[in-house]
Formats: sequence, structure tokens, C-alpha cells
Amino acid sequence: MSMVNDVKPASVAGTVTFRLGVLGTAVADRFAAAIQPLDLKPKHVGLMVVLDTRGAGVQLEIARTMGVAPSLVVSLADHLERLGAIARVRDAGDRRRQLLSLTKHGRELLRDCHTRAQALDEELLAGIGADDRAVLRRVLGGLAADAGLP
Amino acid sequence: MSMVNDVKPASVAGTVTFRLGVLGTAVADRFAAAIQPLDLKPKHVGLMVVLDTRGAGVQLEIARTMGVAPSLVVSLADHLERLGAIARVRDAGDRRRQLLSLTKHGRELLRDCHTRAQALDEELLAGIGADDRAVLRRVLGGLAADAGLP
DNA sequence: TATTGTTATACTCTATAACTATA
DNA sequence: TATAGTTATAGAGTATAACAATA
Repeated sequence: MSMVNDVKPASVAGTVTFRLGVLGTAVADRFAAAIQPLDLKPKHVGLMVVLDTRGAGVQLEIARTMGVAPSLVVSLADHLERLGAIARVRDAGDRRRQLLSLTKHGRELLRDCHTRAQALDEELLAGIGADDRAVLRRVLGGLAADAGLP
Repeated sequence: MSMVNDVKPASVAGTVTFRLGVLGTAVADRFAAAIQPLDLKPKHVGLMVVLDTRGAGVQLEIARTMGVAPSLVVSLADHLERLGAIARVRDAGDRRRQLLSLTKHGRELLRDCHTRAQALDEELLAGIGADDRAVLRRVLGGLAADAGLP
């Protein structure tokens, strides 16, 4: 049996739902500011992460994975293509399909995003001990997996 | 010394920054759907939480606490006032100021939001053990406090 | 003149719907 | 006729700037 009780929060402010929502918004804003010099927004990074995780993909499937409208994938991909971060190639077997894949430059950009995100992690987690950090990473990873996110 | 190493994630997808951003957005969307029947949006709840936590307050200060523009507090407060969730009273000492405070109905609404958020917590944390839940709640609370959030 | 709140306006993000090309 | 992608349009959310009332 556990030494730690799962005490329910006394107010909405203490729920994981509310806290994740508020913190997520604040953190996303800071991440957006950190990657602005790269001419990227969080959703661009999200698309690149999908390509990095699942390999090259077709736009409609990427839209489903990201939980956004297909038309949004078009504009995100347009921008990333202009930056030289992704390549768009027609599927020879079905010429309606566009296959998106990360370029070398795209992988470099993603690496740069990683560095910047790690710097924000350091600020964010400055007051958190190593054990708690590890639990946080593991639990957030599990929640993301449950939600079908990369 | 700790038994658990603070292993750095190998890609941006594994950073706390990225995961909080993505999860926060997803969770906020679900919370928004859950409170829609109450004619509330997450920012309305945020404003009520500020009033519940810090007591009655002046609009400009509330805007700073929430990290939003003062003009947004006007429209949020307009809506909450129409619902009968808050009262707006002119400060007698400085008649420029409006003092916002939760009404009885506002506290009831907040209680209802709490119930709905707890239900989402149960879904969200279904696969997480009690110890991990407790750590998650504590760490998220700490991060929120560090960020000056309620 | 400075400050609080409000109103007017504009911008960003994103979705829905119409359209094109291919199957 | 159905599907992948694109373009056009519209709506939500929010900020900035102009304005009004009070200090």
C-alpha cells in the first residue's frame, strides 16, 4: 500500500485539468517566443515532430495525428517548405498524395528547437528535484501516449 | 543520492516544455467542452478562480494576474455579470475603480466547474498510480506558484 | 496630467466549405 | 463518384489604441 494518499483538490484551481490548461498555455507562449527567431511557431514544430517520429507521411494522416484541419497542414507545410525544412514529393502510385519528409535542414532546425526547449525546461524546473523531474517526465509521457500524441 | 536519474530527453518531443504545451492545449479543449453547458469558457473560470483565491479585486490588477489585456477582463466580467456570477461595485474611495467579487451563484458555478474538472481528471489519470498522481499534483502546483498563477 | 475602465479596431489562429486534380 | 490536397471565407479569441471618467 502507498505511503502517499491521492488527495482530491479542494477547488477547481487544484485539479490537474485546470493546472495543465493554464500552465500549458503559459509554457506554450514562452516556447513560441523562444522559437520565433527561427521563424517557427509551435504548430510548425509539432508537424516536424510528427515527421521525425513517424517518418514521412501523407498530409491527411498528419492532420489526424495533430488533431487539426487538413487545410492547416497545407499552410504549415507551405511555410516549412519555404524554409527548406521539409520536402514535398508526389506519391508516384497515387498522384493525389503529397509525401512530406524532413530535410537535413529540417532536422537541424528541430535540433535547435530541442536546445531551446531544454533551456526553458531548466528555467521551469529550477526548483524541482531530480526525482520529481523524472516522475513528471514519465507521467507526462504516459498522458501524451494515452492521448495519441507523439 | 537519488535512485532515479534526471535523464534529459533525446528530442524536443520529450521536453517538459513541449509536452506541457501540447497536453495543455488538448486538456484545455476538453475542459472548454465540459463547461460549455454552463455558458462559460476557460478564461471565465480563470477570472472566477482569481476572485475566489484572492478575494474581490480591481480589474487592472486581475488583468495582470491573469496575464491578459485589461480590455479582455472587461468582456469576461461583462459576461459573468450577465450570468449573475460576479458583482461589480464602484469603489467609493476611488470612483474610477470597479471592484469585482463572486456572488453566491458564482460560487455555485465554480463548484460545478470543479465537479466537471474532477471528472476529467479521473479520465485523464485513469492509468496513473496514486503515488504518481500525488507527485504530479504537487509538482504542477509548484510550477503554477513559480509562475505566479493561482 | 495620470490612471481606471471602456469601446473600437485589427490581427492571429483555425475551421468550414467550395474547388481542383486524380483515382 | 470518392478522395487528397488546396484555396476562399468566416469565426473565435485576443491585443492595441483611442476614448471617457475620475483622480
